Formats: sequence, structure tokens, C-alpha cells
Amino acid sequence: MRRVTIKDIARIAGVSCSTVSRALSGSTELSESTRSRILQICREEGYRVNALARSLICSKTNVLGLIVPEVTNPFYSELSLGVETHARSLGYNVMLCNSLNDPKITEELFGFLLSHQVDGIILASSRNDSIHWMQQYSAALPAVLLGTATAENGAEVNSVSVDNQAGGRLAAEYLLSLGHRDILYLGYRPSSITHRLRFSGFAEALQRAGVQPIVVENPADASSITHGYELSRQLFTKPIHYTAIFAATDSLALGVMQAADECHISIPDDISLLGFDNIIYSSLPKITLSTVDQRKPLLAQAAVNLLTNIIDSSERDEFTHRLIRPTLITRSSCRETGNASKTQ
Amino acid sequence: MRRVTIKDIARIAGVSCSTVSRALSGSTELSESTRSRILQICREEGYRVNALARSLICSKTNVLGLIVPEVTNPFYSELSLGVETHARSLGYNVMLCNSLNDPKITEELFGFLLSHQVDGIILASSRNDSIHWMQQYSAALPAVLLGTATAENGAEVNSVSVDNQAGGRLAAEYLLSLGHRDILYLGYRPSSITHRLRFSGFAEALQRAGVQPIVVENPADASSITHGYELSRQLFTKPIHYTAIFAATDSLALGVMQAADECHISIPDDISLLGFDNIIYSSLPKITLSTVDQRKPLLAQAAVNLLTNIIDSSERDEFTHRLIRPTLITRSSCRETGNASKTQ
DNA sequence: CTGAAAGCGCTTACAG
DNA sequence: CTGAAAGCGCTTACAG
Repeated sequence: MRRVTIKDIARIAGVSCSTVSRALSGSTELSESTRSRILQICREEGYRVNALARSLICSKTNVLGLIVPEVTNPFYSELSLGVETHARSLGYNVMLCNSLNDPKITEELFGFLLSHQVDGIILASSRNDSIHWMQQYSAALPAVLLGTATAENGAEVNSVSVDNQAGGRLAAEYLLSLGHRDILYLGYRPSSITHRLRFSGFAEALQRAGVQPIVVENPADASSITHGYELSRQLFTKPIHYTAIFAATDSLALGVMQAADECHISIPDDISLLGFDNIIYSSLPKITLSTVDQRKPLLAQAAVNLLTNIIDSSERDEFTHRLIRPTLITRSSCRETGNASKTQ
Repeated sequence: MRRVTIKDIARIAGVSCSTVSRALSGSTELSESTRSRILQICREEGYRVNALARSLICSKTNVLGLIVPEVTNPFYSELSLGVETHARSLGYNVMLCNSLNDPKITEELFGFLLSHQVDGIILASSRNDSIHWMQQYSAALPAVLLGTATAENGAEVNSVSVDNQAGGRLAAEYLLSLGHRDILYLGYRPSSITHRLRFSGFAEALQRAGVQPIVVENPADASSITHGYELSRQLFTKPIHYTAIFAATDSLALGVMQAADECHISIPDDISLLGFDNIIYSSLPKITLSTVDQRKPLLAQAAVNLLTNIIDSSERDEFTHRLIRPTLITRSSCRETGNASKTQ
């Protein structure tokens, strides 16, 4: 199981280690004949550079750390795949870690990644406490926050996120264009920056049309299917005087669907339902939820690009906030009311 | 950005590097007073061991490589989370890579992981070609194949998978117990070992009850929602003389649901539908697919346990095949026919 | 109980 | 164009 090293190759080729190293690294100060001879021997012996040793010398590992709450969450699994794929195309590899949203685990994860000398870290999170982590660790290494906008409160943090205000606006304009005037916003969480932005864009656009949404707050700290189910169960026991629901996330919307099913409320015939995120579930047969797409591939790419730029530039006193424009995905969970505008 | 090293600590504490190293590693040959003094300084200076250097010396990285087709596939995202969590509890970290089922990428991934000196590799795949990869690389490092049974053809490979025959049997027995006698097996892929086993268990159990399933083969090389949709679209245009469909995977079953919806066939009122895998989607509201659970957490744990055992024992001439017993998950996509047995 | 020395596998000035 | 030497940050026999 002992692996062949540069020394073995040097011995076989009858040259020094330096020469082998230079042949491998594509250095120009080396005759073409010896290079090809050495490379040939490397192939024959199955030589593979020891990345540990190389990184130790170069103080560069070409690995990026990525911390997500849970890969099983479809939003983060898509993000992970995007990050990994794009990073690889740029010559970086990624070490994926699940924080389970647990502060203790998150702390350990940062320590672990630091100890492994990763060149940078992407923290994917939509929780507000993520900014603390960023502030704590971004002095130690390049770091980008993915998913939470941080521009507005001037945090000294690099971030990439969807433009939540624009997303809220898109949602409002779409529902208005279908003729809805009695609209309910489900799942507002004032403690979340992300939600605050999402709502403000939504409310402002409605405002311009003279419409005031009904707001149902989500007292919980997360927006799962279950939360959506419970919030809307309560809602559906009371009289319904709205024609459309905009759910703050797709997961909430899925919960709404379940509750609607149980209460024999048809979507979209009785109520139109619009989500936010465009998780893969939403496109499933029998679900086909209309929603605002966060464009995860773009988010992932932007985060990797930003991080690698920071790594390369070694500029540590500049902070950039990148916003991605969201996009509307219309499927079959929303329909026109009588007074729909024909413009759209 | 220069990090504090063991040398810095040694200088501050007025001891040698050896002593600092020993204090850190919990060696017993060291007075308690100097140890705690050194540890205190490490804390103050924010010292963190350089995992690269340590691994280089110890020829052990405590990282495991995990190759999956795509984390966005819910089956593999659950597996990944399980592997990562269990590995971490055993002191290992995992490097997750997406092969996209591409041979060229897979090759690069193995090379990459080898180069990074991972202690072992888990290849998660249900494709037949995965056995080739295992045979090619398991000489170079401990490796286990996760998801494909390899016992039957005596391959010199370590593997962990669900007991597909038992799963097929479970499915058959369940449908029989509900009174079904006219049963269709959808999506058989003879080229896949996994599918062959799954089917044989199913067919044998039916046989014992004197029932012969109708078999619909899947000519494609994968079992996606789309494939399920297309296969069943064709099916539903012809007369239906079966009361239950057992789909070879949950994804196929989701496709069946979509086609059924479009053809105004009610599940389970007109046809009962049973899947295999228990991906998260299947438990979604409005889906609630009954299915055979692969028990991904157990699979993941078993794979990690097997791999770490191999790593620790350094036994390379023994091969173990571990089978996990599947479990039946009943939701609402299957119902009794008139002639249901009252036992079960 | 502590330190000096060697070495893990590599790269890179510095000579020649 | 090539090699000897030093060094990345650590650990571990070997002395004392």
C-alpha cells in the first residue's frame, strides 16, 4: 500500500527530486527530452502527487469549505452541486459540511476547515446569526455568505444572495396581473432579514396598485412544510376573503397545499397559490407550484467567483455584496380572476 | 494572515516543539503543569494544528472520500448526510464529490481523492459499471461500494446495499394482502443487478401465491420521473386489466402519478401504486406514496462502519457484503380490493 | 519529564 | 539545463 513518491521516480530516472518536481509542474527550465522521459516513468509507476505535501509547501490547498444546514434540503443540495461543479471548473475542490443549524457543530466545522487550511469558506445560510459567524472568521480566511443579504446593515462581510425585494415585487406584479386584489402573505418572519426584504418588495408593489395584503406571521424560527400546514389549517377554519396566497417559501406553500387538500379547497380554482424559492419539489407532478426562482446555479457561481477573487487578490479590506435577479416561474397553481388585466 | 504554528507556541512557552506537540496530542509523558500552561497559551494565541502537516507525518488524514452521482438526487442527498454525520461521530470527515455518472469525471475524482490521501473511499452508485471502478481502485486504498450488491457474482469488492430481493418480496406480499391478483411490474431493467434482484424477489413471492405479474421493461438506462411518465402514458392508452402497479423506483412511481392524473385515473381508487426507495418526495402532501424503504441512514452507517473497519484492520484480502433489510412504508397510494385477506 | 534530530513528500531559491 | 540544500508544520523515536 506504500505509494510511489517523487524520490522513487528520481531514482528510476537517474535524476534529482528537483528535476522530477519541475517536470511535473510544467516548468520551462528543463529539456523537453528529460521531461517526457520522466513523465513516462511517472505514468508507468502510477505516480500521483501527494496533495498534502504540495499544499504544505505552497500554502495553498485549492480546497474550498462549504457549510450548509443540511444537504437533504433541496435548496441547499442544488446550491452544493452548483458550488462543487463551478469550483471544480476553476481548479478548486470543495469540502461539504452539514451544520444542522447547530451553533456548536458550526463552530467545530469552521475549526475543522481552518485546520485543513482551506483557501476559503462559503457559508450557505439564511439565518441571521450567520453574520456573526462571518464576522468571527472572516479575519482568519476569505469567506462569503451565501443566501443572506448583508448590504443594508453595512456588515463587513462578503455576500451573495437573491434580490429578495425584487422577488417580492415580481410576486406582487404577477398576482395583480391575474386580477387578484385580495391577497394574503403567509409566513412573514420579522426576525429574518431575508423575509423582511421579501415582504417589503411585495408590499410596496401592491401598494402602488392600491392593494394592502393581509399578513399572517410565522411565529416559528423556520419555514418548513409542517409550519405551512399548521398556519393554513388555522386559516382555513375561518372565512376566506382572499383569492390568492403568496407563501414566503415553497416549503410553506407545500404545507398550504396539504391543508387545502384536507379542507377540500381547490388550488387554483378556489385560491391561487404562489411560492418562493423554486425547490425541485415544486415542479413535481401533482404539485406544479408557481413560484419565484432563486436561480441557484447563478447564486452558486457568483459565490464561488467572489470567493476565488478574494483568494487571488488577497484584498481583505473590501466587501462586496452581490445580488441576483430572481425570475418568475409560472406553473399551474395560480389562475386569473374575473378582473384580470390583459396586459400582464 | 500568517497562522500561528507550534514553533510560535514553543517560543512563547519557552519549551521545545516536541513538548508542545506532546501537550497537544495528550501524551502521558509530560508534567500536568507544563501541559496546562502550554494549552493555555495555545488558546490565547488561537493555535490550531495544521492538519496537512499532521497527516503527512502520520500518513493518516481522517478523511473519507464519498462519490455520488448527484447530491440533488434525494436518495443520494440522504445518503450523503448519513455518511457525513456518522463519519464525523467516528472522527472522520468526508469529501463529497458528484460524478454526474460521467466516467471521465469519476476517473478524475478517484485520482483527486487518492492524491489527497483520503483514508478510504465510498462509491455510492447503483450502476453496474461501479464494480469496475471498485476493482480498479480498491488495490490502491480501502473502498466500499454503496448501493449495489456484489455478492452474487463473487466480485472482490466490499459492498453495502439494501436486500433487494427481500424488498421485492415485501412489495409482493403487501399487494397480495390487499387482495390484488392482477399486478403490473413497471420499469424492469435487466441490465441492472439491483433491478434483477428486486424483480426476482417480487416475482417469486407472487409465484408462491400463484400470481404472475405483467412486466413492463424500461428500455432506458435510468429510472427518472420522466421515464415513469412516458412508460405509463403508453400503458394508460391501452385497456387496463390490472389493479396494482409496483414501480421499480419511487421516481418512476411519481411519473406514473403524473400520467394517471392526466388520464383521469385515480390513485388509489382505480389503481394502487407502490414504489421502491422511499425518497423524501414520496412523503410529500398530495403524493403520499406507499413504498419500500431502503433505510438510507442504516445503509450510510453500515458503509462507514465497514470502511473504517477495513482502514483500521489493514486487512486487504477479505471482502464483505452487507445487506440491509428493507421495510414497508404504507401511505395512501394503495387500497384493498374486494378479495383482500384479513390477515396481514 | 524534556529536547535535539530526523523525516513525512514536496517545492524553490541558489549555485553551478 | 540540473542538483544540493533548506524548509513547509508537524510527530516520534532516541538520548538524557
